[in-house]
Amino acid sequence: MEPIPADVRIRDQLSERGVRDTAPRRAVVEAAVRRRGRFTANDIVAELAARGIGRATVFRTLDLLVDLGILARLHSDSHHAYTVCGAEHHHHLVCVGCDSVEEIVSESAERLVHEIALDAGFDPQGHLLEIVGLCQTCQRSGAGLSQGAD
Amino acid sequence: MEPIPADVRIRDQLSERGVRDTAPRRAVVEAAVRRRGRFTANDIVAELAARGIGRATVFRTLDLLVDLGILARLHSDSHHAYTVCGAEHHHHLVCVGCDSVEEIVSESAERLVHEIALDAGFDPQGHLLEIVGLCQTCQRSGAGLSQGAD
DNA sequence: TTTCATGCAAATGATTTGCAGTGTT
DNA sequence: AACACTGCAAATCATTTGCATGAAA
Repeated sequence: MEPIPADVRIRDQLSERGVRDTAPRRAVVEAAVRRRGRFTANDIVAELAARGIGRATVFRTLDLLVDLGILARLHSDSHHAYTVCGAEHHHHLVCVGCDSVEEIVSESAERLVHEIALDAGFDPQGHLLEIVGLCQTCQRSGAGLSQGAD
Repeated sequence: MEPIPADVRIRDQLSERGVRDTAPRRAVVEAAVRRRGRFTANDIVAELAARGIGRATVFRTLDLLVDLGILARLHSDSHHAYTVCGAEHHHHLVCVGCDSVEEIVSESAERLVHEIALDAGFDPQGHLLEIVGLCQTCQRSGAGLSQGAD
């Protein structure tokens, strides 16, 4: 159902929004897509600096992608990280072993969040759920802590 | 069930852990407890600078309190904020109108998180749930956006 | 051509660290 | 007295901004 490569799909989304198609932006998108799990702005900066792409451009593009819902910012760690997202609202399972991030869509989570909020008289506008732990692979390999990403 | 003032309770927790009881630390704890909702390290730094307490001490103490589980770090904003915690694992309702933070303990949330994780073959070690929206008071006063904290 | 995006470098803001002096135990 | 804790100022680290140049529409 998704034979379209992620970076092409994203380029479409960008042009739909009237965002200019430039080489540096394409580079950032490709670098982001290439990384399977979480990554930091700095990871991308470091990678693209060699190709003459500046810090500011990376940060600006990352912000743009988050605004467009193409990337999500992850918060559970001390510093920001990003991950590529699908279209629906969803949550993240972040593996502490290999830094991979799995997206999950859970209708019951949405329902529960609303229920909890309403119980407290709260008008819920948004929410954030991140689960950190070990993915199946890392459980098997007995990775207690992060060692090598990817 | 809780006639003991929070700052005294915290002082006990500190001494149990063999942490020295010093005036600056007490000042940080008191300042943190006095603030009902979320606050940033800088808020405390600014408040205590007048009394000659240094940035570094504030940051070090805040870290310490987080380590001891006395404060929680909130992540959903771009920068870190803190809030005083009870003992149990819980989640936060963060009001975008007045910056207040309400703690909620939800057994069903815990269950659901585990269920979601296990479904995905994940071994869940921790999780983060923050709901942002409008608290009851701000709903009434029609505060669409933040204006005055406290 | 007009406008938007880029790279650079400097500015900002938050947090951390080194160190010598100070207070707690 | 020993050693942890503190304040200060400088160091770091991440992110942002101003601005002149370059590329996309």
